[in-house]
Amino acid sequence: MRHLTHLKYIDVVAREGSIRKAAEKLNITSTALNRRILSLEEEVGTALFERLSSGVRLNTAGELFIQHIRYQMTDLSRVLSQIADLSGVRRGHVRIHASPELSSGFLPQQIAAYRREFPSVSFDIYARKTADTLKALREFETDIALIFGDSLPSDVHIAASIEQRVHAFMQKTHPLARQKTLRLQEMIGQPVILPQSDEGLLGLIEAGQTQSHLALNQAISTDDFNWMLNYACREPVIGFHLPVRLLYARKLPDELAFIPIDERDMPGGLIHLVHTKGRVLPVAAAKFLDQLLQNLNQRFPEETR
Amino acid sequence: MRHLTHLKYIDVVAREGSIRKAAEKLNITSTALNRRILSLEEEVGTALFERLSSGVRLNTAGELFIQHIRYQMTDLSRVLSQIADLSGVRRGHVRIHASPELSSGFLPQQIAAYRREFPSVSFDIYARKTADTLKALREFETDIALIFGDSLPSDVHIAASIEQRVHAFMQKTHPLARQKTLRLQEMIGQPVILPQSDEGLLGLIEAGQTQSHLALNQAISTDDFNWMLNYACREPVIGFHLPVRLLYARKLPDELAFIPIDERDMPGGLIHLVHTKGRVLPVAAAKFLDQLLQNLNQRFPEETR
DNA sequence: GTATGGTGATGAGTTTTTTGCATCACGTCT
DNA sequence: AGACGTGATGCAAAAAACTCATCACCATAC
Repeated sequence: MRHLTHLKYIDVVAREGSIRKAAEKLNITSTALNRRILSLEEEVGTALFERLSSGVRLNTAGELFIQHIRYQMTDLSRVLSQIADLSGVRRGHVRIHASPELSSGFLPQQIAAYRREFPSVSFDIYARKTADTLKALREFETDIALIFGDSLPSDVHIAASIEQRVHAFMQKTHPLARQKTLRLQEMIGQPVILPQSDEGLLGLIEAGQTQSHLALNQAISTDDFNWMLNYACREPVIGFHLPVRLLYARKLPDELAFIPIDERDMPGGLIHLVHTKGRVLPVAAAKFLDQLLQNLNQRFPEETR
Repeated sequence: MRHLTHLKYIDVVAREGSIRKAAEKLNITSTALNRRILSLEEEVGTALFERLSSGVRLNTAGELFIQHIRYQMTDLSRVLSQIADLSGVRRGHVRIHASPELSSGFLPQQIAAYRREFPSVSFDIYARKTADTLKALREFETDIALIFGDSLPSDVHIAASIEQRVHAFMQKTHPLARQKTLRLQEMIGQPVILPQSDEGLLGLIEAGQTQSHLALNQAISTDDFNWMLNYACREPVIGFHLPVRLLYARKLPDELAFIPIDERDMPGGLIHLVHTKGRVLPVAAAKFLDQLLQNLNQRFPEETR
């Protein structure tokens, strides 16, 4: 797309914060790029960038303008995707942002199923922190996002939300392993193994401790969920995880028992399936989202383990 | 705007249905324009126009694409308007589509008030039939529209709706002139004067007649509302009009009585203040809409005459 | 039938725009 | 003070866009 390329240039400059760096990335000379910017600013009638000694930075007008450009680019790709879909063959590209813990398991399985039907659709999966995911949504860099947490900004559209209760796991021989639910109180004194960077899960566990004025006895912390599972098979520690719906479709060890924690002690978390509000998704992304929603509903009744 | 100009070309070709005519309108040669279209189609990967012996016509892909282009153009003008507003002076242009009977009276008065505060904002008022107004909304050719009728397509956003009861008017000495409300039955046999092309009002009157299986005794029909008023001062006929809120802010003759028609006999009409759904209005248009809404609310309690 | 007037497509040459190189002017950090 | 980074600018070359003349095609009119 010709004229779009020109706008893409501006976008890259804004991201790089330097005309020369952007020019290098785009394989053109900085002079050409500089001229582009100058002539654009002349057309708009205002400067869009502040000139600093270290490079350039968008000013307020530039922020407004770049937002427009980004929207325009994604909207064009949506239109092209719709046009391609007219000819019967579904082509396209779907970009998904999600926290690392949300992007494994269910998602790859769904993507594989989708690609079995439409092999010409490609996917980009970005495992990012929530803040970056929200930024990506705002800057039209993603089509679909999975976000953990209950407070979402108002500029995202929630296609679906899945509630997640925190579950504890331990060896089946563990004294607490036979209960239907667990109170936080009962775990006091027991060694626990905690996740590290898992924003969502760790946040819920901390919220639970704060709420009930109890402190868990942290023995080990790791950012590798499989490691937690393996370790729990060897020592009678208590671990935590969120239900498998989106997260882990793989087999869990038979030696372990998974028990939900009582609602009174630990708040439930929500996983939101979202996209940018007020924008129409490309065909491929929209259809994939449909499939996700459908399969989520189908799987809902049974699986809460 | 440079790259936008190129897209504008496509838009004109689509409207004219002929490359040569469009080229003439744009003061370029048809060859250049033709090359533009060909190269664009190559970029998109599909033909956007059907070639007929009489010219060109958009195909399905073209329809999708032109929609995108039009949105893009209006969105850019919105952004430029926002950027201009950053500097303090409000500049801009507001386009309003409305039926002729809705565009007189209240509207000019509001525009005058707005322009007193922001003289650099210009206005275009298009008096069009409802169907054309809806088309203009869909093709992003208007910012704000006033539409009469209860069934609106789902792609417009209703900012406000004002209910309009049909009123009859007649000389104050007329036998029916003292009543609080009028039944259609009571008018049978009386000569009435009807509007002609006034879609909204005439539609309601006809709906009323159909609904109550009564036929009015039409003496005169005219498309000039003032003429109706004048004539009614001379002969004891019954005329019809809609309340003055948006329509006629001017003085009505003292010799005439205005009486609402009973709800059971004639449905109420709605005037909708709308704009295209899912698009952000330019600053000037948004602020003008604000003013309209505010003044409508202020005027609401008193004036129902 | 064929002539005429309309349409869009195409090749060659010209004009306009864009790009690249070398260089300047200005800040910042060492 | 020197080295290095930044964006801006004059001038020549390259690229893109435009114009003119012409073709092929299709309707309609005569």
